[in-house]
Amino acid sequence: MNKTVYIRNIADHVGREIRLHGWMYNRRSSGKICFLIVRDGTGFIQCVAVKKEVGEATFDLVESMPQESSLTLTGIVREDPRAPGGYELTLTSAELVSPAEPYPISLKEHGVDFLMNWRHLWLRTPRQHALMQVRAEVIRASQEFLEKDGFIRIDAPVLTPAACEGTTTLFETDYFGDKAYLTQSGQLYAEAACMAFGKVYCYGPTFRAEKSKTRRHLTEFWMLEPEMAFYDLEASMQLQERLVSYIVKQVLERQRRALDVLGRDVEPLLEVEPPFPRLSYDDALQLLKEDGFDLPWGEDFGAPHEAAISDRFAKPVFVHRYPAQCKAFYMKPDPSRPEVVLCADLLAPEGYGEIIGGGQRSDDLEHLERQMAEHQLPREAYEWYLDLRRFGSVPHSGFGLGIERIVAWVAGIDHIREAIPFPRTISRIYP
RNA sequence: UCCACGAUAGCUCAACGGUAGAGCAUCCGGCUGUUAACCGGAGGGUUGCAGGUUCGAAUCCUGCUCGUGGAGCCA
Repeated sequence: MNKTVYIRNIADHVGREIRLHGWMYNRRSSGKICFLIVRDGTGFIQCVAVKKEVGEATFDLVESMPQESSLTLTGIVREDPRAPGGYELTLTSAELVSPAEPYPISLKEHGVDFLMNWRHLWLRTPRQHALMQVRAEVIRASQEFLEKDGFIRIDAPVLTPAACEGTTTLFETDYFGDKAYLTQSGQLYAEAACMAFGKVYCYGPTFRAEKSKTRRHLTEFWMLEPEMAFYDLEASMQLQERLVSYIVKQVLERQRRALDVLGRDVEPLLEVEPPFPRLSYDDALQLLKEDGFDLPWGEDFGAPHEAAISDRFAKPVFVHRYPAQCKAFYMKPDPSRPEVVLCADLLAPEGYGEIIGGGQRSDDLEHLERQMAEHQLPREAYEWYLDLRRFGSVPHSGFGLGIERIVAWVAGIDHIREAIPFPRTISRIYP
């Protein structure tokens, strides 16, 4: 009796006749023998049709079927070093589920814009398939780590009455006659939740209406935002290095094949384990001076500066205690040096830049009120946030981890738009 | 928003002032172990849009549109 099998498990069925459902990815034909590369979502396998064995009708069918036609195949699994992947299916029969129209994506080179127009089909190719596996693993591993560490997932709303950070641009939408905005960050809500649950995280899409045109920016991206009551900056950084190391380790362990498909050199990833180097803003400034960047104290770092800093280290590196003027209103000033705040960015190695931004939050009502006045934030929209300081305020910290950025780094790709299934950028909202 | 670059066949590109081409894809034919298979043949173009210079413009100039890379902003 035939059994329907997934390609992922094909090695368990050597010598047996099995059934396979999938799509035809590619074909090489030679008159009386025809090789199909078939994919089923779990992998790719070469199938061999020999004319005199499958019969003329079946042979003609597989030989003329357009690329990406869907089909059901039966055949005998064989181990064969000539087959890509090491296993192949010698066909005994083939049935067309649905023929494809002429397929727009050939196996040759294409430009990114063309491929993005066909993103819904591009996702079927091995490279994009591998990337999405890495993405799924990053998400799975990060949530797994936090759950094991006693965190509870408490999600933040996507529709919000006001800016989280005030400075950046918001997508505005109509809310029954009022204005509402797509969230820029779930942090403020995670702060409320951590006062209820201790250690929480939210995970969801965030939106920035900035006209960024770089390989590190999307207008819609996914962010993991843990928030911890009674954590100071150092405790938060320790959590971050454990989290990032765990994510990298799990991808290496469970998605090694995907990394191979992507051609990722795994050597640099093997070094990622706690502790990560820590550099104060002041130290970083000094280090930049040695590299020929003469920045005045108080100036924020730009992309070239971050690259110069991370180039000095094999592991991700924390840069902490920035001048208060560079950072958001909710950052807590360092009690021993009020001109800097207790924040930290985590810069990925190999030039990938910032993957985490975070810090200790201001827990002092008066300080926050002054900050909000200075940043000219609408007080009414934030009353609930100030309440968190009125009803049992505690020291607490949190951070935001950019999913696409860490995926791009771990996968070793050069643009984050490929790290999300359907990217949204300044020039793209289709498909 | 600023800077740089680009737009020619379905795709990737060539032609750089003088008849618009190749590879792949598509269609037809051949081939019993292919590996982005290969071999032969066919169809396929208002050279992004508008104007200008010139005997002649894909090619030079101006404007526009769209895209790509980078900056700023940040995850």
